[in-house]
Amino acid sequence: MAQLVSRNGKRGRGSVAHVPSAPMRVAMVEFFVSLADLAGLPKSVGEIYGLLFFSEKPLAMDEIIAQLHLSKGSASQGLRFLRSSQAVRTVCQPGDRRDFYEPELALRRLAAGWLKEKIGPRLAEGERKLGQLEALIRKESPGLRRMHQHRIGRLRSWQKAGQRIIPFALGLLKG
Amino acid sequence: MAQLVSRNGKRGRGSVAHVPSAPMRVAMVEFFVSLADLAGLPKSVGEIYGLLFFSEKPLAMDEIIAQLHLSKGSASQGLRFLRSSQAVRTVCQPGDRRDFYEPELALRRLAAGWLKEKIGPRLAEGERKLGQLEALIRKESPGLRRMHQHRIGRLRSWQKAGQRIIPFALGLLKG
DNA sequence: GGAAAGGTTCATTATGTATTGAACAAAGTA
DNA sequence: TACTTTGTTCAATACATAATGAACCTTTCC
Repeated sequence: MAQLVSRNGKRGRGSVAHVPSAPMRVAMVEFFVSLADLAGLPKSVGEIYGLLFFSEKPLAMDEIIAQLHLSKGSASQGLRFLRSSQAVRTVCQPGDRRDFYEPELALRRLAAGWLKEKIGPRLAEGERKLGQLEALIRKESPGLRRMHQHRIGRLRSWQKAGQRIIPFALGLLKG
Repeated sequence: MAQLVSRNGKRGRGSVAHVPSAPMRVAMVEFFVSLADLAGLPKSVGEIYGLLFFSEKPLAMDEIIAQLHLSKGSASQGLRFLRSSQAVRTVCQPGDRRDFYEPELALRRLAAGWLKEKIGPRLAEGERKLGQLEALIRKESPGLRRMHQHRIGRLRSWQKAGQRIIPFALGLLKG
């Protein structure tokens, strides 16, 4: 427990020099929470990433838990997700058993992962379903078939548009 | 009630010539359900739009309810939403009090509405929050401030990238 | 070995959102 | 006017997903 005190600089003279002010922390966490929400990710994931993004130095899980008031389970799972998405990196610190986390600042890679994991499968699924529809159409009466072909054509052009957006978006983030 | 029979051609010789086959209906509804899910809209909205998209002729609410097995409430609210997004149009039919619905096929307009309503506000909100963060940063110690400025710079470039995607996406759908 | 810290798992609980259906309003119809 | 059809509203319910926290490994340290 003496260790607990020396391990991280949080104690002593009540100094918290390297910790952003409370309103700052709130604002930055909020920012990423709304981003997470947009991306369809759990709030806790946004909170954790937000906290790390503005933290001067890597944080350990127990520090994250303390600052965000979340449960061990949420923190563990949230970090697992962020790790698997390569949104955070694990770093070691000499003389400390804990894992410390650092945000991946090159958000491009992060976005690429998100697009690939979340959007890519959707597009593939859409493709598959369009194929299904086209197969079914062939068995229809000529009148119906004509109309359905036309409408499916519309969907096809959408599908293509969607597919072109991905590389474009990635290009934007490169600059 | 004699009216009920003559009103729509569903009765008589068990003919259902203008109604797509059941597997077709399933496939098309599924397609739009997954699209709705992607867009963060309720499943029922996707179902309704999907049904209309492949229907040869406009459908009334009670027909939609019958084919999709959903409640009056869901149908009413779903149609209200689709109307407000201009994803469907209301059409009248002589000698029938009911409102009939037709899909808006120019999906571009639909997407434009979605981007404007769902994505636009997010970007605006992000802008606001970034401003907030920048204001808070100025009160920080020089060391922290430098780092935060750098990181916020990253977010700014993201924000810009996001804003540029909208017109690009709309352009794609135009062609 | 025993104790404690660090971390994960997962059944339970909480929370937010969609759906339901009954009550209600409006507008014909007889 | 009484009755039916059409459609909306909204409180109650169902459902899906996230958060919780206790039980449980694993590793380190004495």
